[in-house]
Amino acid sequence: MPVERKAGEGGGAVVGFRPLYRQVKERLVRRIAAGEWQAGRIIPSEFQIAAELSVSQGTVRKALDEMTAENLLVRRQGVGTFVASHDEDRILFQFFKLTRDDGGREFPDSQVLAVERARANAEEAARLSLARGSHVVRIHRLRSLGGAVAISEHIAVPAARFPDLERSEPVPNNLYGLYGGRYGVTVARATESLKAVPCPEADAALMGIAPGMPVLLIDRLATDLDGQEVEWRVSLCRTDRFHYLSDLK
Amino acid sequence: MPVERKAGEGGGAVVGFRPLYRQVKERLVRRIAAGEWQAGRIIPSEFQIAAELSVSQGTVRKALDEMTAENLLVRRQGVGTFVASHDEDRILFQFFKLTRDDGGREFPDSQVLAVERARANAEEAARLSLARGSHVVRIHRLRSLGGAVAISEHIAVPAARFPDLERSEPVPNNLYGLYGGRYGVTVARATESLKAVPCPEADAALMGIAPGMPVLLIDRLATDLDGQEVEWRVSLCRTDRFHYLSDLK
DNA sequence: CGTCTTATGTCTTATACAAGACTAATAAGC
DNA sequence: GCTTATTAGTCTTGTATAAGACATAAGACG
Repeated sequence: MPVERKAGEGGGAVVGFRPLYRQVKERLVRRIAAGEWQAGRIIPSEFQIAAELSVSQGTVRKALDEMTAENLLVRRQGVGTFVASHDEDRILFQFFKLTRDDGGREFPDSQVLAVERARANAEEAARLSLARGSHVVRIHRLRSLGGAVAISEHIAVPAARFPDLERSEPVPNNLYGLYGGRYGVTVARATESLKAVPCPEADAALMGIAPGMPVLLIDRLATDLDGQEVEWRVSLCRTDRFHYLSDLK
Repeated sequence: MPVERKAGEGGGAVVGFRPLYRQVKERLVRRIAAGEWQAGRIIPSEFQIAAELSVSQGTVRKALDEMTAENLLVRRQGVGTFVASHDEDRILFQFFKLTRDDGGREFPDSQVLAVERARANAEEAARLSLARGSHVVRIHRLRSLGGAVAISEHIAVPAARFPDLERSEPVPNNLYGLYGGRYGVTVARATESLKAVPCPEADAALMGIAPGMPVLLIDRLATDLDGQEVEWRVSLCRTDRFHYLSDLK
């Protein structure tokens, strides 16, 4: 592997230097981002990658270690290393924090109310870093937990990255799985901002609660491997029988 | 180091086996938990620990790697490895998730309203795993962000682990720093459960908002290195100008 | 159909060397 | 003689590599 070397020892600042294993990691991440290695598929063995890049297996392993820690890869001893896929179990653990008060964790059901393609409004364009006049696909759906409607959710994604998403019938329950499987878009991170607000009338009617009742507003911005914004999602959640679980460690 | 060996190869399940570096890690964690290594202090070098336990430096390093990833240690190349202390910066990053809407992150001021020692009620005893009749110390305080009161907070800790806490004057702003520095209790993890609720009259008056206004209720249970419950904290937060930030990755 | 062998992964441990940081001795300048 | 800058030494963590142990699955074989 063509290694980035440090600047001459004479005194130059070594600004561009990164350890070898990070250079390896970056190249491997790029392969996933480019779709060369697809979600759920196995990747070459540590020795194969090491030989290809002319580094030792231990160096590759350290790169894979970090990627595994970031939930990008899944390893199975004796079998191989796989690109993590957004299956329901992973979503439930990593991205879905609303839980029944009795503690049972489950993947919510979805009932899609509307799907449309339209020009992004100012707020959508700002949050998704879109140019003026770009299109988005909007999805509005209700989500149920343990049989009861718990969430009213508005989603916006850039239409350019998800062609014909508005015509996909039916819209699957697990959206991130669709993003990865059909469009090769990997949701790597998300930032959620939470507030307590009075429930608007429209959503209250849909969720079967009194208007003005306090609900949890979750504003989520999801980004892909390159840090590009991929999805903006605003969820209104009942918290009379549910709660948002956050582990600090 | 007396290594745990695997069961005979004849076919027994290798239930008790753990890798060497995890055995090392566990021993080192125990030293911190026992107060042998105190918060903020430097620990012996990797080679010293390796020699003492009769393992290689790389094995010690792997144990320290994991402990660093868990925010238990802080490393400084060329200097040494230190036991992480609960200074304000770390708290802000790890345990304090409420942020001003304009994005500025800061450590909140505190105004203590009441401190008392009393027998634990049923709920406190349950949450803190205390025996019937045990005592707790209760603290009620207001916390301000950017000059405005943002949080009304009720805290309960086992009196047995924090003797004379109710007589400590004044109660410091950074409680976890006090737990570690004066009582040798390290808060390692915390679980927060969030709900949107109408603000009770008493707290509304204290925070200067209308009663019944939606506020964020944060129910936090903090545990030490051994998983023992250390503190139960219920915070009511205004979210009209603040929000709870949660990074999913 | 069950058991053993073998091939091929990842996992663990060990070792060597590089890079950063502090200390103290040393030399230059006033 | 005192101060200050430099430099060598040494101790620390960081990086890279190699070799053997362990886990798994598939095929050979009875």
